[in-house]
Amino acid sequence: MTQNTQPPGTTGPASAPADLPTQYTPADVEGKLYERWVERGYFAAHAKSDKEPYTIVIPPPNVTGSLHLGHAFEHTLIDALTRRKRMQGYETLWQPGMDHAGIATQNVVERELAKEGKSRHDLGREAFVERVWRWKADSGGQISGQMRRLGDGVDWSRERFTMDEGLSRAVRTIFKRLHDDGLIYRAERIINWCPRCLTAISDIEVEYQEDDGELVSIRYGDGEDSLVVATTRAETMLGDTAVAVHPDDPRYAHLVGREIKLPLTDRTIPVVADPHVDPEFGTGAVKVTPAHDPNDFEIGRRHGLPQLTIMDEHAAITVHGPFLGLDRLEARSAIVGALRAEGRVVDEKRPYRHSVGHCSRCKTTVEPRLSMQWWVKVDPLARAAGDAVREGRVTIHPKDMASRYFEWVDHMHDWCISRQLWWGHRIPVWHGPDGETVCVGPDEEPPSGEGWHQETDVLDTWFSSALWPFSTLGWPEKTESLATFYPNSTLVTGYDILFFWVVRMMMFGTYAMDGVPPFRTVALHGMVRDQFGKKMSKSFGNAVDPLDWMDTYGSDAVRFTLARGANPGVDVPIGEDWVQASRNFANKIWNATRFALLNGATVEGPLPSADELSPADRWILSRLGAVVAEVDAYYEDYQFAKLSDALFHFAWDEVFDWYVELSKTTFAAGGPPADAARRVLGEVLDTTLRLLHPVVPFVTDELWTTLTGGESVVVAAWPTDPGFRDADAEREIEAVKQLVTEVRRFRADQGLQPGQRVPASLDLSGSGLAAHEEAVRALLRLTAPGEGFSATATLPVGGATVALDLSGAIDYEAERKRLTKDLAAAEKELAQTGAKLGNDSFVAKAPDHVVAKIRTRQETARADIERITAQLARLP
RNA sequence: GGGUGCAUAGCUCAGCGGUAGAGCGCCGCCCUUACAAGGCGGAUGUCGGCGGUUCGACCCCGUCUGCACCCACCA
Repeated sequence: MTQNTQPPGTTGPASAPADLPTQYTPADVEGKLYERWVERGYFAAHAKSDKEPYTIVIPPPNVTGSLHLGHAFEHTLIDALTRRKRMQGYETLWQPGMDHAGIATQNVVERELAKEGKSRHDLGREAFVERVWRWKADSGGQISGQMRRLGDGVDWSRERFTMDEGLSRAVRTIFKRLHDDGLIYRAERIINWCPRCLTAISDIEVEYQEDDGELVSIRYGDGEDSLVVATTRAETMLGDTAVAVHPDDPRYAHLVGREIKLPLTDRTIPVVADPHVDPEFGTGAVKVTPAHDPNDFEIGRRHGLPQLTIMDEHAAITVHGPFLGLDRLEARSAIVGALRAEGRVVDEKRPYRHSVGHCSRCKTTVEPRLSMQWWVKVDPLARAAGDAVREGRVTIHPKDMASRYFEWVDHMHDWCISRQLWWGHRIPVWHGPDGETVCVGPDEEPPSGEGWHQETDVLDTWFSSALWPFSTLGWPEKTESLATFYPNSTLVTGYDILFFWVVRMMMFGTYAMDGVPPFRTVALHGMVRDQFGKKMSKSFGNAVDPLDWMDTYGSDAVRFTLARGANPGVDVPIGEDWVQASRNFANKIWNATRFALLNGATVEGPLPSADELSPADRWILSRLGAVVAEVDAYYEDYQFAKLSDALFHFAWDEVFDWYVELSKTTFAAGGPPADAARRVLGEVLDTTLRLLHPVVPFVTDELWTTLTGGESVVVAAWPTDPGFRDADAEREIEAVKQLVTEVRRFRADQGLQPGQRVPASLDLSGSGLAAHEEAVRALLRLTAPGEGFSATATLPVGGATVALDLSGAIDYEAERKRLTKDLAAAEKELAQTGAKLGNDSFVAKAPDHVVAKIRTRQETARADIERITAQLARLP
């Protein structure tokens, strides 16, 4: 299922090596490349293709405002996944679009209006909505601009908006179906009301927060017929229609069934017995306000109590009298004052911390309010959504997030979907003159005539988002796109909207699409945080505009940093220093490729056969294959941090630091080995660039086209592991690395400058590294032992001996210290291993390879001690 | 009140039943002709506390402490 590699260009590398400057400047290539990708149609997804489809939909950003680092993060992950699949030969759709974001957007535009001193009511519904559309045109453009900068490989021809005609039709269609199936109903209940947004909001749009409140104790009734209730919301007492006590509470048994006087009013209210009351809490007596508290509402229902609404939509008191028109907070203190004046405040203002709900959009304290709203009956939908995961038809990554999913899906309350807003999908129900309602399907004519009007409420914004995986593909029409790209392959989104969005997509997708859930896999990512792990927020001042960093360091650097921090489901800290490090990495790749080009690295022709390859060639090819396999495995497990890190270290530590350095000697010598190395270097870079491309798309494309002459790495084949491994070569090069590192350490300890040439004789015969003498000399800056050479230091390393003429440069004191330290370490090692091996139960029970390993260590320690002792003895 | 997760190098985080790792930061030397956005070398941890299992625990179990987050109609 993979495409062929781009045929190598007939004209060779597109530009001469000398064309590459010594520093990578992202701005020079990013914009140019993105436009090229789009023009060439690389990101277009074709429904008629016979390739296997791979689909990811964008979690649609709100049209309000601009993308933040969290979006950049999410997009990086999605883009990496889709770019890889595209390279693997899948028909890949990365579906773009935006969400109308009901309340959020309406609020933003209302704020704009407020600056002009107007409210939406000054404009009227139609003009206001018109205004939002105009505003959306600007804001949406900004978001697509940011996505282009990020390099998002989306199919722009398929861009959708949740209020598009097509998607609105999808909304009306499913509404009608749910309605006719009895899964949408209208009911009067206590809902969460935002007195600032002037709309109902759903349970999950309420953010609970511990607030410092005050608990006031008030005496209700008089004399014998009195009791004390405690409340944090004294103002609601005007709406009390009962006092409740526990049925088994002896303190109040005599009062149950009696009427007592409600202070500040001329009403009396009954005392009722209800098991909901906790006799241990407060006084054991609760005031009951059915119209303003969800618990009280339930108590009221059980006892047939009247529901007395005492506040309007702004949460101001509507009861005639001294408190009329007061805001709920003003009313609270006014009423406590009045009660105090009557001597009814028994124990006042005990500080009390309790959790209070706030509107997630504007942070206003939510007011529970009795009102008529539209609801989705969630039971059957949620069960199906849960089963899809339980039965393994949908997999959640990381897997421990699944428990959160079930927790939610298995305990879901009916979903309040109506909003008293203007911006959104208007509910397709018409009210008749006699209070009758008709749900109107998308192809039906609404009833006309005297007294008929459409419902004024709009739908919760998540109602349309829940359809996103299929509405964007043309549903309810039976489009080819729908047939090809549904279900989506993967959903990539933050764990924070698991309930808002994922669950609802699961419910509606499974319902609308004949039981087929909307995606196969859900990959949940964490939230972006600052470099100290703190949540990013505008008010805290640590929020970062991704564009700033992209301007300074390039999009690749931002993307690589984000990918490198992406451990599944875990929050991602990101700091500017880290972006800098990624920028350095991009630059390093740039320069390594530049080196390769300057030295004639090539991708043309087949790889030389194994016997034509040097050990270094075989080593790096062996490692390359292993890395391809490793990266693939990490991708399958959404381990972006791991795969990025693996590539980073392979490229830098192995290819750049060692293979490139070793190849310098080979190139200098020339001949067939140099030709082989040129081909291998080309191969390694070609593959590495392709492996890196999904995460770091720009610099890799620029370099890959230059190196290979291919059309674009975007449409190049994803590397496959050729399965070439050479353990001998890996061991051999490891030995070279060890030798070089040890001698380098010695040199550094002697205070020799890194570049200082030192005459030396090498005896590599015992180490099997004789073939590497030239390379070792080059890496260690050793010159041939000339006239008057006299070894002043001799280092046995492995089976090799390096004799150096340091004449004068050596610091014997430092050397003595170093050797003494090494000796102590070796002696400690010997003691430790001796203790282990002397432990019979250890030797008996530990696996053989472990025992063998420790034996080896013991022998090494003995040899070290002998060697070091000898060296110490030789020192003057 | 339930639930989940986390405590590892100065910071942010990987890791794993067999003598601790990365990036950044830090120290020293170096503009060694791909790269100073670089090279080479180096230092650094009672792996949160206490118990237990095991030949062996950073890893498993229990417990304590601290910190996050999610859910919940306690006035």
